[in-house]
Amino acid sequence: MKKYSRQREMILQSLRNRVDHPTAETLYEDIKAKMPEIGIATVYRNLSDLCETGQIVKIKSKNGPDRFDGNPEPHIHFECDSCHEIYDIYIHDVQTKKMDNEIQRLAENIGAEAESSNIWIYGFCKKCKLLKNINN
Amino acid sequence: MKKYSRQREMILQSLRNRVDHPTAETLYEDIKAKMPEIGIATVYRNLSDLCETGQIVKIKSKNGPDRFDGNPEPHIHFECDSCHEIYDIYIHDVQTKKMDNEIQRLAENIGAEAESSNIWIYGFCKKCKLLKNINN
DNA sequence: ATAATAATGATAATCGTTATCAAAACAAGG
DNA sequence: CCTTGTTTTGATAACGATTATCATTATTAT
Repeated sequence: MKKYSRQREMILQSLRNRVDHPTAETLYEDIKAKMPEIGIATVYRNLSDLCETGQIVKIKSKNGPDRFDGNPEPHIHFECDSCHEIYDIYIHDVQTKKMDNEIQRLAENIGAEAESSNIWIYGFCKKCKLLKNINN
Repeated sequence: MKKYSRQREMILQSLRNRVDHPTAETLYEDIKAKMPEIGIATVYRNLSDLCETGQIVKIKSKNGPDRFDGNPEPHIHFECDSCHEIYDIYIHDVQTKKMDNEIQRLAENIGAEAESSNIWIYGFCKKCKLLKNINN
């Protein structure tokens, strides 16, 4: 039976209080400021647990260590090809429903049943797009 | 200047001759049958090179080691939540164009410029869907 | 408070991948 | 088809990220 732990709560809150998508290591360094006795294994262990219960989401970046997202609501991730920053893109309920139908139809192409989906967009973020235009 | 190598050619062909999405290790074991002297480092090195030149694609599965796809043409990946097999879903040019427009519009929501995208669908594949229905 | 059990933190172990480097393979010119 | 310069190879060490181990500590139910 699952027990409460100060550490798990702290990890969840720390992740929820951020808008970015930190690695386990970043989160660990962050939390150590308030809870110096915490161990890196505890961070990894709880991040896994929180993923399994659907409270957070693990995201696999193109390269480098895994990142974590404190927002389990479905949304789209954008990764900048230049600075590698990850941004969230939110879509309206109507658009989400339309998208889900499309996804379901695609899965049916191979006789499968879609349960969830994951969309990544790559390109140049606002900042890097501007920089690119200035330098050319 | 890039030089030809028997090994790189073999790796590319071995990957292209498969319909699945093997790991570097699987591909290595496979190739060793025909080319016993090949080393695992050569496989990793050439898979990276082939990705950089766009001849193949590296795909990051939800868990486990990276997988490789010998088909660089844009298509959608489906991963079964039950057996974890990965399937390809191909879409028509018309649909692709429509999708690209949608992707571009989404990127614009955060002032970004989309260059490429990557769609994953999760759920139950044809086989596992049938099994599930039989057992219930 | 007690007892049962789950979670922790330190750290060893593992896994996937990359770096190193001497030897072998390739490409171009004579 | 030798020679020379350059790239690639294969063996293996090194690395970074993550997971396993396990004695100790925290949490929960009674």
